[in-house]
Amino acid sequence: MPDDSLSVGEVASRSGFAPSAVRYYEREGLISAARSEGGQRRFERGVLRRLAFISAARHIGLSLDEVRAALDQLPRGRTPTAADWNRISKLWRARLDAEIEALEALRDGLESCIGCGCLSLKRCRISNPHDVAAGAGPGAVYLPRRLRQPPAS
Amino acid sequence: MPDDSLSVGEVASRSGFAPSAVRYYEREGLISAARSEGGQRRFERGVLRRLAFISAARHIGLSLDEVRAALDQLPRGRTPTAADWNRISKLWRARLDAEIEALEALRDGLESCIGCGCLSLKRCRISNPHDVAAGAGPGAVYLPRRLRQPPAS
DNA sequence: CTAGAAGTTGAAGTAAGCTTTAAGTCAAGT
DNA sequence: ACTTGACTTAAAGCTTACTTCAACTTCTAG
Repeated sequence: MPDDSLSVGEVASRSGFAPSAVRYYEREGLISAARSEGGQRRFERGVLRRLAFISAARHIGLSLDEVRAALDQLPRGRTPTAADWNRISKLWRARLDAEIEALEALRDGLESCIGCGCLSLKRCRISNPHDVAAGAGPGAVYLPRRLRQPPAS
Repeated sequence: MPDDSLSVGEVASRSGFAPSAVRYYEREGLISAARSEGGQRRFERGVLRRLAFISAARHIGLSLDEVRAALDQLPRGRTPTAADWNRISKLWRARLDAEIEALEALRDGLESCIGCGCLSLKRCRISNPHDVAAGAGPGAVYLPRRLRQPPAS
């Protein structure tokens, strides 16, 4: 009698996350689940929307801690509406803008580096981005590893 | 009698890397060092340029494996010229462009998501970027964790 | 010569975000 | 009832890029 609750496997295949990830998110308190008599997880359908949000946030680059904080902004008690979700995800736009700006600054700095042939420890804005950060940039321009594009060089 | 060779501490403070990082890079084969009679590292000055390159590449987001591959493109035997360094770092521009494009696609997708109030697992381009990737994007739009900006939400 | 700063090593620790493994339990179809 | 697939747990493992530790040695200034 599969009522309206979902097993971890169903949630996994519908959300696109691996079952182990779904369990991990539950352990981490990002989602919650009831239990069957036998102790197996029973998820409400709402968890799928929550997972969609998590997926989106991860794609945008939020850490799980940040995702947790964002989810905590949701209304306690009532089921979140589309407006609730949107209010939260709107904040991401500024973040993306900042990231794009940082990358563009880096690219432009690279152009000038290539032009001047430096790569000097003291002068190069790329190898030495403290100067950039100290200048007019939006915080430190230090980008972490990105998706494995086929190594360009 | 400090000839023209540098100790690990000197290299560290001049390059901006921690001494432990410099040793790590040597272990990983990104840089090399001669040894004193007593077994201490003696770096040539050229290592500073190499470290500047490594620093720049890391700032742009290359993994150490990619940096190693890039360094392997340098001429064997002779000391690399500014042109050598520039030839290699020019390739980074395409990478940065691709990353910027991916972020912009993500931002625009987010706009439409906010507009339509979806965040649906099936329809949302953000929570489900496979569709984007399958469409016209430059590879998977799946961005890793970024520099800790103060959590926007 | 000697103190003390700086260097050496291998091994273990850190962080995030999961995955894998092992050993065992539950659920469902026949 | 039985078989099979899905599920359970805690604990360990993975990856990257380093840092930290402990115990010891070397270098250099005075």
